[in-house]
Amino acid sequence: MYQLIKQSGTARRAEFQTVHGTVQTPAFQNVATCGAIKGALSAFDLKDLKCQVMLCNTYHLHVRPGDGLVRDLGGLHRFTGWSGPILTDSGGFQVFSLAGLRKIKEEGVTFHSHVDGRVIFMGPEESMQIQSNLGSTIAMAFDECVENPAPHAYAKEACERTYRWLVRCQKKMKDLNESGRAVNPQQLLFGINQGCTFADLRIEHMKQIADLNLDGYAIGGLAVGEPKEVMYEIISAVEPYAPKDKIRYLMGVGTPGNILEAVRRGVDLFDCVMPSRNARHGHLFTHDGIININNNKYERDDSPIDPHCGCPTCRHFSRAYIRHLFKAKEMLAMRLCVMHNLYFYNTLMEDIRAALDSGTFEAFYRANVDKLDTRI
RNA sequence: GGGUAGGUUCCCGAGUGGCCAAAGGGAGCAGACUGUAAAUCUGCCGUCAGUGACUUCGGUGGUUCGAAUCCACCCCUGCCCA
Repeated sequence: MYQLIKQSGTARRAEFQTVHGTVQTPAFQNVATCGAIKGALSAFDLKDLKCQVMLCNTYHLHVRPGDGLVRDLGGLHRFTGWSGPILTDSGGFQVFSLAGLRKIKEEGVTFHSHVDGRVIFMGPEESMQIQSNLGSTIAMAFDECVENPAPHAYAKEACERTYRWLVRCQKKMKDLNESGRAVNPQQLLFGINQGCTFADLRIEHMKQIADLNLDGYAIGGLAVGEPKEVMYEIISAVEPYAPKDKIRYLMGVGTPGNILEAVRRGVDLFDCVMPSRNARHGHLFTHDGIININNNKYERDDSPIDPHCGCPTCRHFSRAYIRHLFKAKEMLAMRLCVMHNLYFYNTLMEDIRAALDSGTFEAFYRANVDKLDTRI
């Protein structure tokens, strides 16, 4: 259940209540595709990083270890040790990212597993069944993410198919929740808006799915090749048609600057692999901009990654030490950096919420929007 | 002392007359990364100058139109025998 607390223009400060706890929004979900944050972080670590929601992937967990196994072992919460809200992405994005290994039809998509090559069929019903077995707090609809730029005709076709799939997802999820066998019978379902960079398709699609009275509304298919200005325009175009009383989730986005822009345009929820993946490569976010800790200039730098950061890494270790750990290929390097970047993202959201609470969001926006994504 | 295998650009290591500034690693330097096929990928990596020029393959001489590659001697290292 979504409860609006305060608004600043289209930006929203709210709470989202689930069976696994309340999420303060705007919020950033921490990505644990295979049930763990890459970089050797456990659910236990997430508590120290101000994480509110963990995100796992339907396709990846279906392939390995298998959703039946997770169900038999009590569901994802018990399996991973994370007791807070978990959102499972539907596997729709893998339709996009595993291009070349798949074939799309009306019933669903045939994949070749990236692990062992075996043929996997996944459609709306299969995705819902898997997510039900995983027992996540929130299930995502099975959609088709189309690469930008795409021809209008194909975008329309994919968009219409995604709508038909969504209707099937909703029916299947209702059946599963009422079956008496679900790991989490109160599992929520979010729909996903598509339509590439075509405002007409986006708006039409959002109007359609808004009528389905889903638990939340996602905007998918952005930040997949189009300029960021185009992404912002699409968010602004579609926002008026997204239900006001439901949470809105911009999938897979993005940089700190992207997030700030999207919050300002009315988005409540985010997720992105960027903080964790980039951290593993030494690319770190700070309040002054972005640094690459591998750079020679940090060889003798005794200061923390970010002097304004309170994360465990910044409280205890220097840039010089962390650079050394990377050069020495110690896995601690990745772990410390992933911790820092996730803490940075999670506290950025906390700062955004505080600014909204105190009515100073516009000032916060202006002071940070350019600085955050700049390399220093 | 005798025999034998070698000494290649920061390191390891290919190359055995021209296609060699010299394969391939590593190190180093820089870049990319947006619902994670990513502990990944890309670029640079002798020196200058934008096609090219110049200095390199233990040392010194030599053979040759041309040598990291062939010859002579010398220096150094590993292994074996005394």
